[in-house]
Amino acid sequence: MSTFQAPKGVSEYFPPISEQFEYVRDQLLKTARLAGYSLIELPVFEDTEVFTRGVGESTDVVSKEMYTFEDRGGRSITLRPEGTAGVMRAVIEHNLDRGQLPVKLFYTGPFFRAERPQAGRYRQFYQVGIEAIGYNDPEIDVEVIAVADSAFKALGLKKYKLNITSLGDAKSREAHRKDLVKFIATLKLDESTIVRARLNPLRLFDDKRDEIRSAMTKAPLLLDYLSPESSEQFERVKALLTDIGIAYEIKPTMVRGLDYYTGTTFEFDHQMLGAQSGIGGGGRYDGLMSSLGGADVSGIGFGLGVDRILMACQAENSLPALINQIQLFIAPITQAGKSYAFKLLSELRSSGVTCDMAYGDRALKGAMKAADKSGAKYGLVIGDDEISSGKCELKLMSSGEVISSSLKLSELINRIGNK
RNA sequence: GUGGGCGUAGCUCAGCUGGUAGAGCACCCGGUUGUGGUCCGGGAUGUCGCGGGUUCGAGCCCCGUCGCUCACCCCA
Repeated sequence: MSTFQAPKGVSEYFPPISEQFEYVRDQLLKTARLAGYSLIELPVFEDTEVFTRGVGESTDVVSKEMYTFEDRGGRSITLRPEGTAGVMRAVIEHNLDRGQLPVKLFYTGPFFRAERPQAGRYRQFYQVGIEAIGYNDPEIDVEVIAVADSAFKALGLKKYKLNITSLGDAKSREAHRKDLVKFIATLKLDESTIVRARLNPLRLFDDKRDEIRSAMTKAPLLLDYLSPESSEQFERVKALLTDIGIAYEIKPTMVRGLDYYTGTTFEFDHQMLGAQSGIGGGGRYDGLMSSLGGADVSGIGFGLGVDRILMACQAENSLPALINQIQLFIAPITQAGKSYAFKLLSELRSSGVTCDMAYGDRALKGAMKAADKSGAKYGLVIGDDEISSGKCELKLMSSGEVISSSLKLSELINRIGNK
């Protein structure tokens, strides 16, 4: 008999790690809500053109990493490889940018890229992202960065770094690109690198080979080509970051994989991760809306990798030991005890107490063992004695101490409900 | 798409120069007619990834294949 395996390269979470995953994702969402962002829930697939036009044909993501297929109506559909293009599609479609600006949205869910998997890189992975649409304002740039940074801090992360740069406006980039292409033409490069450079000359700044790295140290930097407006914007962003105590490093050679980025651009890197160390990144995308057929409205946002952030938390051992702890676990004896316990659980749960019991026909020892394994705070035995007296012994599982030796069952909810 | 490493019990792995499988953890039962974690005793579990070849004999050697993994590339 053959069995099944999950498709290649997907991340799956089940207990106990799924508890950590949920905790990490919720922490990220909470931080976004704290800054006034609201949920936008979107499909995981879109018209392929949303991405080819939004993200850019020349990017690796679009040219070779998309899950694209034809649906039954002959439409070309693509599983979303990133979040921003879809959000912009929805903003345009539903005229969300017609009201008061900025529009501040957050999203979460799975994303898909058909890459070769490796540590921290999956074909289905999870992101939490936010988008602030409507103004090109340094304060908003910094707010977005700060949301990511405080989410990381809330998760107890320490060993990460923020890299920022500015890609300037279209004029700045054009002038720089011209000179950069000229410079690259003077280098001796192999075929595939030349192809890469033609698609996006900035890519060479990210090459890991020593000879190319050292050659590129003499290359012209985009930061030196910023227009006065772009330059001023970037200066204010840096000043504001300093004001609110966020450390950063300027990385003039930073390259992002999506074509829509303009102006302020940033990445968070974790030091204990491995080759795929980026835990989040984003930037301004001032031409994206109009290129998707919307108004000429600017925006900025980020995408955070939930899978990688979870790995970072594990590496730093920063997560609480007990997540979603069960309050009470009941070990029943005899069928009567079992029935009684079952009914009691129903009442406790109605009052918001997280609780569980031992099922099956286990001996008391086995039932207590189950209580232990559940990680519950309190343990309780229910048998004939408890039923006839209406009283029980409430036990603190961590120490074994009996908290109350004859607690009325009717008072159980009051006793542990708010503790 | 290109490289490297690895596939043995649920998990982590051992298995010598080829002689038809083992440990630890986890799980279940008992020692304690109704109180877990420690300790002691007992128990179940494997087509040794799959297919072929060499051999009297293959977990081990050879070929193929599938899968996993790490890295390049790229990125969350």
